[in-house]
Amino acid sequence: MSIAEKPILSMRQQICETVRAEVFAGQMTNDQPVREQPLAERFGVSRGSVRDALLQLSQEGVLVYSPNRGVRVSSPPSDTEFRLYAKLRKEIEGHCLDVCMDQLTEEDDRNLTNLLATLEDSCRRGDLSKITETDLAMHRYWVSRASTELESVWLSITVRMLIAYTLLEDYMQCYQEHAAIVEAIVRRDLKTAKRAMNENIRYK
Amino acid sequence: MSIAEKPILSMRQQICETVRAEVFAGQMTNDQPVREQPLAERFGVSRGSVRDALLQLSQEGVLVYSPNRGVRVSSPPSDTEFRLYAKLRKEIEGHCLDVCMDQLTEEDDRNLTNLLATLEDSCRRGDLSKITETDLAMHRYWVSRASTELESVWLSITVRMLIAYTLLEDYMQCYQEHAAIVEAIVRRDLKTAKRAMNENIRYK
DNA sequence: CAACTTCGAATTGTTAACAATCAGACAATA
DNA sequence: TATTGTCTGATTGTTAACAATTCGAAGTTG
Repeated sequence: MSIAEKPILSMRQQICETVRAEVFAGQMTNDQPVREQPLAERFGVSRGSVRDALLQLSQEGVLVYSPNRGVRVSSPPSDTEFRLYAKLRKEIEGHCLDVCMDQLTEEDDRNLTNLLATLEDSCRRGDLSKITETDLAMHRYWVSRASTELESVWLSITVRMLIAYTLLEDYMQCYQEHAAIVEAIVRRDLKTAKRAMNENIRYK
Repeated sequence: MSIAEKPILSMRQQICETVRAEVFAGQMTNDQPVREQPLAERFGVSRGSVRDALLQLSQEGVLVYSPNRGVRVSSPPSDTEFRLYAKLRKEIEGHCLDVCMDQLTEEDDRNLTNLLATLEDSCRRGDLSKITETDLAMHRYWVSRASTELESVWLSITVRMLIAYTLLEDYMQCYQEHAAIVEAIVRRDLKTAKRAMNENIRYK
């Protein structure tokens, strides 16, 4: 994404992105409360903005909220729920590929290729939190290109799956799978792209 | 639900429920902004609580939020998105019936039967906003019994479908369909309940 | 007359102080 | 000992004032 069109994220969005990434990086253990005051000091803002962000992350499913008791990191879903989420994700992402495939530009191709390069690097280094972040960003890319409405639904499903992201057995396989998706997208080969995407979103 | 266990809704939840119902009742036209101050005065609270509620409704998909410009009622989804939402809803509600069928109590049966009676009355009177409200409450019932996590995902999908709820062709058919679902549930007949539910969640 | 600039009212964004609530420690009691 | 009640510090919930931003209505200029 070029600098000129980089959107200026609101304070709330910044906090959301940061905290969400840290949850996926495992830097926040579940069942341990996430306090407002420390986060406010860290970001140099007041509790109000932090509250907004934590509320949004609760709606997303990254955190769970208890009245008068604050928020904590969500627990992983059960196996049956995980499988349901995987199924829903496949249908949403398949729909999004249908919609956006024809309207992708060469810049989109470049952005996806760059994300793929970042993913490859992260996989080689074995940087799990960066892998998760980039994986999320790639899938999010074609979803957001199709529909911002769907993006919100998709995110709330996907974050619940990622809470369960403990360990990959094979980093390079993760890269290979995404390479196959991106390659098919760049060729505008819808059928192959969808098949590759379906294989990547696996049951546990 | 007995009085003893009726949960005391937080201010935010109260505002959410009320505004959401009014959006579905068509009392708020889309593309017209929803202002914070009037709502705050109406509920007798400060803007902060209203902000929280509007933010939550934006996450849900009932409202759309623009930075520095407030929120407005969402626009109906496209036909293809509507069909996708319907598909996702069927899978979620089917899963929820699977999960909760065995653990429903006689009190649940009574609650569902009461909701059905309310729906019948609303359909006879042709009170569209009440029909929508009760319809939502019934489906929500078995979803919430299965999983509060899924309830949140389900709601964000379902509200987007209901934004498109303009007119039913036949009120009593709506009642009949729900009667079939509840009857099967009370008999703990999973297969019939799921089939009836699938028929009720129709494409446009 | 069309395009641009400036200004101000309306609205949202942010903050800090205050109120309400909760969890845990500790003491009193049967 | 197990239970209950009470206190206290920590945390969230709410509020009202202030800051920043938007948008439209004027006015200005070519």
